[in-house]
Amino acid sequence: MNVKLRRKESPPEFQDVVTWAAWLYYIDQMTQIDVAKVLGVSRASVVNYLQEARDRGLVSIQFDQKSISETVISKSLQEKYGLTSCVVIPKTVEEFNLSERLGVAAARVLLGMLKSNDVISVAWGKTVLAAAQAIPRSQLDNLTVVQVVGSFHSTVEFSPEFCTSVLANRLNARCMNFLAPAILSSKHLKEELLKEEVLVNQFKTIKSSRIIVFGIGELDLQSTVMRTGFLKATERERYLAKGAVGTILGRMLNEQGQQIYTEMDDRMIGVSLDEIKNIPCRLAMAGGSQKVEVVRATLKGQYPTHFVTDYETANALLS
Amino acid sequence: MNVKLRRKESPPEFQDVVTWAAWLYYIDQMTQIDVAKVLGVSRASVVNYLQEARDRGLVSIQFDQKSISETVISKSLQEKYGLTSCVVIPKTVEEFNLSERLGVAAARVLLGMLKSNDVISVAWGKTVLAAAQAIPRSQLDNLTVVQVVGSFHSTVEFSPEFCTSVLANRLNARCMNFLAPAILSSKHLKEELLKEEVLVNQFKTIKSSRIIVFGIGELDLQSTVMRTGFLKATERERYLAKGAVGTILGRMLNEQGQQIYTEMDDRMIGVSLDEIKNIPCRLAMAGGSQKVEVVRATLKGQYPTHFVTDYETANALLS
DNA sequence: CTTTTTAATTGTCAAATGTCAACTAAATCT
DNA sequence: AGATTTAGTTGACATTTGACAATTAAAAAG
Repeated sequence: MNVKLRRKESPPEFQDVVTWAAWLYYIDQMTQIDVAKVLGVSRASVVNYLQEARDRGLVSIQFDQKSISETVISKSLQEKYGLTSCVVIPKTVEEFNLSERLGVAAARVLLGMLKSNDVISVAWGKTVLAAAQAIPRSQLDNLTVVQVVGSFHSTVEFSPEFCTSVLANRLNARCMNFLAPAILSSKHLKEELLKEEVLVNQFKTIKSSRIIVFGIGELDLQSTVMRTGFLKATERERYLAKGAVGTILGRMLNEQGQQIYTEMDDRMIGVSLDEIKNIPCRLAMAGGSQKVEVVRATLKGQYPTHFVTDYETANALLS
Repeated sequence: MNVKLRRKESPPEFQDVVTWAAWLYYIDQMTQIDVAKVLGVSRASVVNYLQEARDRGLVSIQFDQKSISETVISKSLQEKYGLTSCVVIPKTVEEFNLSERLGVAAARVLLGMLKSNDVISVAWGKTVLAAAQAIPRSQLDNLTVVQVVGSFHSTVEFSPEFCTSVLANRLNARCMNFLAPAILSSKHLKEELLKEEVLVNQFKTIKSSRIIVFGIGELDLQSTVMRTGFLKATERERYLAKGAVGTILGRMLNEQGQQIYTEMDDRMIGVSLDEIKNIPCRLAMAGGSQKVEVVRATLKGQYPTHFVTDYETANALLS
């Protein structure tokens, strides 16, 4: 009787089987039936092995960056807003989880621009988290991921710390979390805190980063900034009264993409929008009809150099 | 009535459709049916678009180099013969065209070690040609491919010139063909020819290359060297008498992997086996029961630093 | 303007694939 | 040692996919 060995007993041999299954299937283009025959297991097991191979990143699909950023609509956006690169993902049948899809696309763009020794500033948001989670494990070394917006308590599943940590983890990067709340109770306290060495360092690192990654938020009552409690209703009114149409990196901007200040900004720890323009590669991602206005403002403000959106938003931006 | 545009009329839009189909299918993991719905075409067309996307290299499958060169058997071979890297492709049901399979594997190994500005020396053979043909188009620049074994007339579909040209073409590399026959009628003529500047240059380039790619040939009557007429029956006898077990780079070697000389070597234009050892990366590929002896000799002679073979040959080499 | 040629698209069907619940055997517990 | 848990494997079924011949429409020729 052929006694099957269990995985735990035979890690190296099992690795081999998974590797071979993947090779025979993906490289030699054999059918799963033939692979099963060769390896002497059932076809269903081959399915499992292949799944494992994909999960472990043994095989992965490469998508040509050039093609996806050279569709007619991408090029139109690039031209209209002076972007270095723009990826427009195609529309789907239903809402098919837009954030996640944008995240996947952004992850690929990010991976394409990463180099060893890079310092990457990361903001937060649903799409930013999706991007972080979609980053394939890579073998670049000496990467640093820096949290660019201060922390705050929230009930939602994503927070600045979490976005940063997930990305750092997936990239095998050093992780510099922001050791301070985003918003304080007084201008005085903020100024005191800013003198702390950890924060001085944090800002130094942020300013030295080669890449910054951020989402774009609207100011609707159901928007992320409102639901997370980052922005209070009264603060929101105050910004709206001054013409704010949305937010990036915790800062507010008007239709023209200029930063708008209220008293709240005096108590907020973080970079100003002008400061990030010194970072060479600025990757923004956003989509959805409710964001069109603020996305347009963001692009007008020339904050991103690289931009990821979906077909429908792109169309709205062009009309 | 929705009038369909034909491809020729709409190159950019058509490109977009192919790109989108590929993105929706491979990245968003939608089914072909859903992709068809979104794009408003039949599913059969989606199949065609995806085919085109693969052909154009828009999507490609990445296989983790590390995993495939870290199977138990690969590591055994690496250790036994002091190889830098060794890829052992799994066995299949039937003969499934071993040369082609080895070629595909070797192409991946080669691609993994290529860098911009590289100079690559290329020998010839069925497997070498298969490797050349399996190289995916890449965006490295300033590559040079040099033919390392002289030319000769043959009826088979592969020749040194052809192997070199195909590889150069696929890599978008400069191609330096060998402007002389491999074997001349007299030692005198060979020596005269060697003084020609084109040949001096050729050898200079070969010696400066960072990578050399070659197959390993046996000396059976049905072997490549015999069938192509590279080696005549009488010459073969002469080499066999001196203990030759096979050939690499047009030169003969004995069981210990030492080069064997006959009068024919005096008339042959080409590098000696000692000379290639100065090339840092030496990629050999071979498999099949009839080659075990000469492969063992080649490995003993430490000619390759990187080696690609199949499971059954690997097993024979280890026993 | 009609016919012919050429190229892309589509419908159909067999083959390949993913899913999942049932099953088996090793590991752990009692 | 026997019972229980856990992890991997398998068979059966529904869905998805690839192949190819038939079809359609544009382009070229007459």
